[in-house]
Amino acid sequence: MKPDIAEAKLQIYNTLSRKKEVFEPLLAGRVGMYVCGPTVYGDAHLGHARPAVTFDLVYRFLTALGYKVRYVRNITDVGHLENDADEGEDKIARKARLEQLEPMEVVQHYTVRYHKNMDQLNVLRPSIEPHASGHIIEQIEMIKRILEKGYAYEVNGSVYFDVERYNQHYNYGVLSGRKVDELIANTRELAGQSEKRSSTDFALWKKAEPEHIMRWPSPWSEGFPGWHLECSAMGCKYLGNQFDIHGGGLDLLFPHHESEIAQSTVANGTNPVRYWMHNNMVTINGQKMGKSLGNAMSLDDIFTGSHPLLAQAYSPMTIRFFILQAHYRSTLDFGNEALQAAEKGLSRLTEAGKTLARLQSSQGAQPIGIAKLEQAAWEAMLDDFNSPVAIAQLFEAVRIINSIAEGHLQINQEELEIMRTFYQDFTCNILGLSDEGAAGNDESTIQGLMETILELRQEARSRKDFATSDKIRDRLGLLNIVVKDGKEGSSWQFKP
RNA sequence: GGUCCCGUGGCCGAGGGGCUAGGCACCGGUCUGCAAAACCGUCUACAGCGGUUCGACUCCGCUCGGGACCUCCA
Repeated sequence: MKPDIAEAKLQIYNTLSRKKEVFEPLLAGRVGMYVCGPTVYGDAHLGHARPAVTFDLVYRFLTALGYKVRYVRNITDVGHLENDADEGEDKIARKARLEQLEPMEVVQHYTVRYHKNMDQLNVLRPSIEPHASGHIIEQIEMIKRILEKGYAYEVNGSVYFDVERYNQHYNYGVLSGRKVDELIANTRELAGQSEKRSSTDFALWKKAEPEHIMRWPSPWSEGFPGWHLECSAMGCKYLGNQFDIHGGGLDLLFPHHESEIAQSTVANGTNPVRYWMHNNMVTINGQKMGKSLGNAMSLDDIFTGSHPLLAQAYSPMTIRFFILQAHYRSTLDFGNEALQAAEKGLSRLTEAGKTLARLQSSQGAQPIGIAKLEQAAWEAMLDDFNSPVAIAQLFEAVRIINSIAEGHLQINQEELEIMRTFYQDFTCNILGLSDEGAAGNDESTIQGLMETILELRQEARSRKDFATSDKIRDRLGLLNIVVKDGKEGSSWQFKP
């Protein structure tokens, strides 16, 4: 049974405390959640899929529990600096220059493609998807407040956050566990003459060099905001000075999130976030993904199988299922064997759903214990979103469903209803797994065609004309349709 | 070099001081005209070495191996 949100003890691993904590929203029944979104200057890859799916799961589960969630995920379209802050080039500006486009053309192009990929993965759109470039004013206002409070300084039209001063009054390192002294000691002095007073300081505003094409006016110079600022400004604007959950990849922990905390704390006078959540990284065949390693693959590469490391194409739902089969705080390794296993497992799960739909209950059947499975699945999700354990419960249900369909087991009406609710809640609503078997086709037409074909084949079989029945099956096989003969007649599915 | 994380069976991946994770593969069986699917069953694990404990894969230490961030790339 679905837990009541007033009673449910949702445990979230909070990076701030490095342990699981009981989740208590600031406002009863409501959750404000901010997640760092993509920098749109290239196609989405696995490194984008993991946080998107992870926080989609969080979003869906909070919603399933009954929370009203305002989910904000930004689009970074100002670009991070390509090199170090001194001679850096904006990633988007660089791409625009190379492709001879207006920067916003680059942004638009990749935003559209990102949305397409996310839709394919069945990742729900956030409640608000703000663009950094649309919030320059808010960012400038925030810088002003930080300057007023004396935690930033201006040099030659650029503004830097004074980490050492901040650290005297607060703790720069609460989140990442770093110590400012050690950071300074461990940082090589940059070759060029830095405008920064300390290597740990970071830019709030950068004056644009003449060749820099992305620029906005500000009190200090024509330039652009520093790369940590947008999240602070937009999080505050849409979720308030303090909100419940901030998510992102583990790679953003430092310096990005650490600096967000520092900026917001000074500007708004309060610690901005109650629960920090970080998803772990993905590897490919045990190796980190990176352009320099030659194993970077876009989601489209994966969906079409057009990467040399891939043995075949993997559907978006396979990728989603694969991601959900691991806990979000573990590293996840993409390999062909593992992906093929996920593909088959997902197919089994999906097929069982169809079987469940036509299952009949038997009067007076002994209890099987479906409620216990459902309970275990909810508890797994309440325990820091443990989707792999929830999925394990679903597979238990799959085994039971198939046994009933085989006639090895009987189920009473009450348990059948629990089973249907359980399956629907978890597979569709919480895990967000959609049946993509017939995606893009006119399903009812295909259903009709298939019924006819299978009927003809059945007739051939009844007169022992196996040459014909096999021919039909083989031809369908060429169309990636698998025919399965059972006691109750034949069924079919698209080859996974 | 600094800080932190991890090392589970053929592959992926949960778990946690004594109690079946799960998926995929493999093997045997049931069913089937054949096949697929499904069901049943078998098998196999906690990197190594010490320590704590009645008992450790689970806690502690060391060693080996891998990874993350502090550079880049995303």
